[in-house]
Amino acid sequence: MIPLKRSFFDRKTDIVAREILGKIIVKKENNISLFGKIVETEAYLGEDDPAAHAFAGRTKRTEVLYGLPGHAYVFRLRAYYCLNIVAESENSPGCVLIRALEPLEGFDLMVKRRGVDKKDLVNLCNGPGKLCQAFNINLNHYGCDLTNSDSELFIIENENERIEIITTPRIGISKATDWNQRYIIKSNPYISKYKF
DNA sequence: CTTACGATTCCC
DNA sequence: GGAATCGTAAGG
Repeated sequence: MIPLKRSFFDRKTDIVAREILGKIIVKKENNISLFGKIVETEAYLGEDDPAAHAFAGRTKRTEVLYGLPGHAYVFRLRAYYCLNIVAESENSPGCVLIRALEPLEGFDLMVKRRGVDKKDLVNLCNGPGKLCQAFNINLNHYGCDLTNSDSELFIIENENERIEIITTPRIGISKATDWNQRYIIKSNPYISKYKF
């Protein structure tokens, strides 16, 4: 399992948000690992993006956004957590929100943590808060290096898969609602919800 | 210290 | 439609 290189994330945020679709998130647990394919993302473009946390500038919470790309930016939202990946070079605080995963391995643990029916696989990771609950991602993973296979959390390549990508406005925000910075894999049943 | 506020989810 | 829920940031 070779993780994606840091150079993959050292590009424009919207490019990273698009290119990371189809890649696989790995979460190492005590005895097993959880796997999930990234099927939906959103790009938050930095200090000039009214909807981005970095719009308010550098704070303790957004500090990691200003560091090297390829690290995890996790934040608390209401009763849940959200996972982002830092993009662009140092001092350029763009990030990609992971909004949905297609569960690949570790179903039992995900079902248990989410408290859903055993057959309801669609509802395990089809939302930014849901996937963090299923994968048990929290503030302990703030700053985690996702390009290092020794990390508890990292991202690997997914060979030879042809995917079609759709862009839509971002979801659940009140500013810059007309920016098409949401990226989803067309016809994938594990995305959160359509909104055009 | 106090207050306001969410890149959400679930239930009515 | 409305509530749960808690870390963060800003202001006194």
